[in-house]
Amino acid sequence: MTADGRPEPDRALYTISVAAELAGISPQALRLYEQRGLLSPARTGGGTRLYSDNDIARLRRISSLAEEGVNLAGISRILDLQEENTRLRSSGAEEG
DNA sequence: TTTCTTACA
DNA sequence: TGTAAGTA
Repeated sequence: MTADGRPEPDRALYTISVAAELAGISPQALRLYEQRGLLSPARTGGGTRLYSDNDIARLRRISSLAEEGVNLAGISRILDLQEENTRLRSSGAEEG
């Protein structure tokens, strides 16, 4: 059951308000994160942001890094590097 | 300067 | 949703 009352899609999607609740951040802060390139949530036809469970996990990471004193630019870098790291290990380190 | 909150359209 | 003003 989703916040909107829907049954349960293949993968849960949350509005900016729900995503902010789960991540413990303010909706406005979430929009700031997107402007800085920290995430790229999906959007409905009207333009409403839809955060997936994967985005929520990333948001928790962002807030965690911010707590450590890392600025948004640094967080974006760390997240990007961590993804590349996982990508290389999964696809083989020969490419690059 | 950068981040986050509050307020308006 | 997007932008502006104010704060620490």
